[in-house]
Amino acid sequence: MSTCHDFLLDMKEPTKDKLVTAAAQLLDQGGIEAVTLRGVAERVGVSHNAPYKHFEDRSALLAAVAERDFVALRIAFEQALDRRDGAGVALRAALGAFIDYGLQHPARYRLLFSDPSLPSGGALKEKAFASFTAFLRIVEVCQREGSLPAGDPVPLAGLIYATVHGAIDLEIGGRANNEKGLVNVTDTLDLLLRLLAA
Amino acid sequence: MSTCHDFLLDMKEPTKDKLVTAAAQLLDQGGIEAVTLRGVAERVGVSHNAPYKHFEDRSALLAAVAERDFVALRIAFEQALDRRDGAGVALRAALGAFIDYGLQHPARYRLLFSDPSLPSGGALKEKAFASFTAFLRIVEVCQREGSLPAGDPVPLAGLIYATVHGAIDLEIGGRANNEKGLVNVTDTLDLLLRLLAA
DNA sequence: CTCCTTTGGTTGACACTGTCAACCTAACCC
DNA sequence: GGGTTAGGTTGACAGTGTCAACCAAAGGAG
Repeated sequence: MSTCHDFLLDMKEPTKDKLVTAAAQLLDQGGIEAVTLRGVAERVGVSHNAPYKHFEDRSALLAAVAERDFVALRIAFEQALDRRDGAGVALRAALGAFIDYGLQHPARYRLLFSDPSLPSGGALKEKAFASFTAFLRIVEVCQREGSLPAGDPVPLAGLIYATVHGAIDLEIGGRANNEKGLVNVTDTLDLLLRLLAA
Repeated sequence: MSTCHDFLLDMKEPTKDKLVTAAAQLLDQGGIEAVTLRGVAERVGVSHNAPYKHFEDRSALLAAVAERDFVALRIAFEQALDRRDGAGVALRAALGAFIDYGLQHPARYRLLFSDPSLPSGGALKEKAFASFTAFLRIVEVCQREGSLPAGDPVPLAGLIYATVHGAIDLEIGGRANNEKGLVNVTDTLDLLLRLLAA
């Protein structure tokens, strides 16, 4: 994670980056509906139309936020693997970071994975691809290490990724609950990994 | 029953229901951004403020759409189980219906599961709860039948539900892809069920 | 040095949106 | 009959994304 002050914006940062940062802050504090182009501009201290000098429209600004976070996600995955305490540990660390990010920044998380206004192609897709690929590599190393079953790594990585994403999304929205409370992300992941270890 | 056997009156749907239907149609054809209160009103043929006589605000109208679909989802789950070709078949039928619904109506699907503007409690939560409970019952019958491993059914149902939801959501958004294309919902589900059968 | 294009900013306007307030009208109950 | 109410209307308002026009400073080309 880069240095990210809560309300102070670095004076030397270019306006374009400040806009992205301000949008991310508004997203965190008020959800996607709170991210208004005029609000972002005001927070940065420029006129209401300045963002159009850097982004084609509102979607493009949001896409820039998502791109930044996808890059951060990829780096988190790569760093988890680089620590090399064993791939099994790396896998759990990577997924833990993923879950923490989702639960602590639900609006940003949903921007990345579930926002229909974002383009499904282009630079954003590339960065989403790179992030998933970094995760795929962890799975491959786990397979070589024997902590995950052998076979085509792609559907296996897809299964783990989909499960964790689905569990995070359900927990954020509170959409899968029973009498005893919410379906829990951590429990769900533990169950899956136990199945895969057997 | 309020109005008795007047099928002429039954033919004309009340405005409230027409508003919900119109909103669902706009959602299907133009996504969540196309669902404007004024557009819905115009489609139904009433003035731009008529919806406020039936719904507190835009969110409440969208919530009504989501509630209707959650009920339909629960009924689909219950019907899958009622057919009694064996619980294993019922499970696959239920999940197949779930997947078809998600892929054929992505905007509505995301309204149910991933829309931050909807209230996370109230009548909508109840209906989401009922839908998940209906799915849980299928899992329980599968366990009794031996087509799913024994144990607490709740985390097991949560795992399957989260996986399928996550895979649908990733496929809708195109957010988990590799060189060889998208991560596929059906493949992901098959892999999980194979793991659970072993 | 001058010119002139680019870059990043400004103000003002516009249509569209959700929402509020006020008004109307027909149906229903006492 | 008269009052209440459900359901509909029109009109207004603030906020939003976006477009057009203007403006200033930087910087390379001649």
